[in-house]
Amino acid sequence: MDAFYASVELLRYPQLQGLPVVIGGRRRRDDDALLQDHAGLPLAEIPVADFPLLKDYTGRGVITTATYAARQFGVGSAMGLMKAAKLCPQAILLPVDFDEYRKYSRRFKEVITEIAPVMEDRGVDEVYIDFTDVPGGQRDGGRSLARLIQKSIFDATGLTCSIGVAPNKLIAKMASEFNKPKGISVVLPDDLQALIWPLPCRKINGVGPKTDEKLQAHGIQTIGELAAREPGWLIEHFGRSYGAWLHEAAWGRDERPVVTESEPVSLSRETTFERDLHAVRDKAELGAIFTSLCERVAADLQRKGYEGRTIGIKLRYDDFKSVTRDLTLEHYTADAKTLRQAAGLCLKRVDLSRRLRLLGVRVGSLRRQGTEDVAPQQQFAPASASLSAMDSGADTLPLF
DNA sequence: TCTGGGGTCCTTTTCCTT
DNA sequence: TCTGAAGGAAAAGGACCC
Repeated sequence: MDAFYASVELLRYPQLQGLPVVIGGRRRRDDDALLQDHAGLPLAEIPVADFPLLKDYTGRGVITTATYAARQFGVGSAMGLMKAAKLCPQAILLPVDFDEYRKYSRRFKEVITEIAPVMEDRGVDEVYIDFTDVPGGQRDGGRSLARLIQKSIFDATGLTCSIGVAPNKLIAKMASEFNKPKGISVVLPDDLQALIWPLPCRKINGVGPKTDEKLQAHGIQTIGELAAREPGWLIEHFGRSYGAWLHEAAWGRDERPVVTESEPVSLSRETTFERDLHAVRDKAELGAIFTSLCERVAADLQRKGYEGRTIGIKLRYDDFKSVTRDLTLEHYTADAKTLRQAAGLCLKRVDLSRRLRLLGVRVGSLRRQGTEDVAPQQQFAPASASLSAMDSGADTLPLF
């Protein structure tokens, strides 16, 4: 099976590439007005001069993406804005505009499915495509079809993209990074040693900073060095499942199909406060945020037509340590008050003496709304909590 | 001056019941 | 009544990705 992996550089405005531009940060008051002024303008034509400089930004937030000109200064995705401002104070700071990105995301995916219908959605700016059955898909090793897709996306959106073509998703994803920002790379099975093995392990989709650090501690830097290790050794050090997977990945083996449809597993909303808050001192403010998160999750559920029965909270303390608590109800719900009540019970099980920087509300065990109310299979008496039963006690005042 | 928000998947721990 | 094993479900945490 041959797979395309197409990575679309949705956030990297082509016309801005010569300028140091950083996108990210928390939404500020002026941002909505500025974005409103430019509503309807193609991303690339937004007059950047209207936006502030990175050095004038105060507050929390990270970089979502940056132009290549900005990256020259060492700034990049996920970096704190205050740190980035030290490295590149003259960069222009654009606010994130997810509504706009979603529009472009839909458009470029429509363009692709018209050409190659077997497409897996991997987020706002990336997809996998199985072009095995696309007419002409095999011509020139897939380059013809890749070029057609690139051109069609550019014509429809003005955005450029990189495409990797390979026998499976794992290699296609790596190949798509060979020729950024708008290249096409074809990797054949025989290219494994020459093109893949010299790369650092971190380039494998699924090897993150933790695993990479551990691999390096064992003297493994490149994918080739990883491939040279015995599967048994990898399993011993990285676990049965992950160790075996590492070995397969290093040898370029990946059997995962391109998945065109999937159901959501959970749905959540979370927010980082502008300043750390305390459960007692900032009780009113926290309470309002908490309720609003529950209402937003409920609205999301209803809008998308789902309901769930595992309600959870997440909080992050001022030292950046996170904890989660959750609670499974007997019945599915998409109701804000019910969520709020269950989440409130979860809150009682965490340490609230320390200052908080983030609060989140999550609903899991989703099913489509309107599904017949068949109780989840339960061999024994339900271990899950009954809201009404817990509610009967005196200790039920919401904490916030 | 640190470090967003929305997800998925996996492993380990805990709890419950027989 | 206590004890312990076994196994499932739920809870908690962590790694990773876009």
